Amino acid sequence: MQVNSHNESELDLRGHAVETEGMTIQAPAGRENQKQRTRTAIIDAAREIIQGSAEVTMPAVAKAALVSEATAYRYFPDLVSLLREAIDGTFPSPAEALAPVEDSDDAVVRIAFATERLLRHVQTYQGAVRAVISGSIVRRDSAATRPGYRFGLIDHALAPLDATLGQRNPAALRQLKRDLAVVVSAEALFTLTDLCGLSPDDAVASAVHTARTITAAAIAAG
Amino acid sequence: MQVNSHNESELDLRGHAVETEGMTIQAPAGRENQKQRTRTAIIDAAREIIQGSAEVTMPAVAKAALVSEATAYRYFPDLVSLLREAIDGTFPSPAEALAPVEDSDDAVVRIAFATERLLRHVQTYQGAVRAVISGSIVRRDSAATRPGYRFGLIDHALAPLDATLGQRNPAALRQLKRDLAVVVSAEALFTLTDLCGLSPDDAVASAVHTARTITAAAIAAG
DNA sequence: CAGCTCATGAGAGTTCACTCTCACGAAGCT
DNA sequence: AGCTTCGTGAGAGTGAACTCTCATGAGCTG
Repeated sequence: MQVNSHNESELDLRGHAVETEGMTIQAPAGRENQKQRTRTAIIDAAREIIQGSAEVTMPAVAKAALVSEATAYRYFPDLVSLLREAIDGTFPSPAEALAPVEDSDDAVVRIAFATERLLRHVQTYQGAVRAVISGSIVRRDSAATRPGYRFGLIDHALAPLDATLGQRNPAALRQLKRDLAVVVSAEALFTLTDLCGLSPDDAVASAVHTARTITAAAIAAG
Repeated sequence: MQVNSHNESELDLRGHAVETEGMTIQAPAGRENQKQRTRTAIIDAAREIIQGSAEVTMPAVAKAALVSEATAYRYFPDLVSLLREAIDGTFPSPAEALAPVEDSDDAVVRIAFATERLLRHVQTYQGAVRAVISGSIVRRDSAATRPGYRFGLIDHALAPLDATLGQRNPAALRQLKRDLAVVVSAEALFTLTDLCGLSPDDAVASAVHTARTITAAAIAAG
């Protein structure tokens, strides 16, 4: 995957006039296309660097994207926002991610799969995820809300419970989701590898075990 | 507990010769005392700033401690190390922290108490803890191992299980401790407040619930 | 074609985390 | 008392995260 987004030729940056309802309306012209391409180039460059396990800095991304640092900051308020978007683009949707277990109604099986999936993905993009967490954890003032990809996954994995536990005891289901938000997370992975000294595989296995336990307990108690 | 350690007067900085086994041996002299005092002053200043909820920077700490920034870096390799020590000093020992439940043999009760205790403490020193996590999560190369105060607490809280679950199924006990390491943590607190949008009280309550669930499940299964 | 708009680049400036060097001066030694 | 040791301060330097300003030039408009 190249750094510059050359899937469109240079010609595309010129605007085209479009006839609509008898009025001549300017289609998103060169300026818009240009902005789109610049933005894409920056994100692509960031993603490139992320995968290369090198340290991600704004100067490095800007240089790789062939834009000035000032321009990069025009499109993203800070490094964390940029990384967040770059990472987000690599995640499949919850439905896609959980496709292999879509036939199962067993919430425990589904959540185990979701946990493994998320943590392995985090592991792959470790450097960038660490940078995002590092930045988000100190400055929660500006709308630097973390993406919260985990929530979509958890909701989707627990969908079978909506009709059962969710009906009988909605508060319990909500609590279960909160419980899982702590475990099905990058923070959990890093806690297990960095502090507990586990190998990545062992860390994932441990988190999966925890997620299963919590879910099973909630179902049993619910 | 006071911030500055003025329990020793200025006079103590002069060294004293001590008679030992007929030989005149230099006691830790002025140089050593001086170093001790400098180190203490830096940590005290850091603790002062930590409690003031202001942002903790090395220049600020150095200024407050009345030393140059260079000196601060001579005593602590980086800001994170300094903050870690400053925070550590505010934690009671696990035995002290869990004194109110020392008579209980119920691991669930004990772990619930420990969780609440830790998370409330973290909440108090939020700024510093966030800074430490932020720093540790990106650079785990240098001996920047996190203090791991949680492990002592968890071990102590689960002590009653050593004779029961620990005998029957040591692997299960080890797994339980790993499970809890993820939940009884500053990271869990910040996940619940920052991402789930819970109030500090609700976040603590949620984590306590999770810890209880996990522990109870391990005991029941063990 | 002339003119205005606006994305971009260049570069200076600020703050902080560090690092390194040099010189001062007090503490300790003989 | 004189010499040495060494804790410390001062200050320069690097690199990164941002912020701001100004000039350029390409693109659209009349």
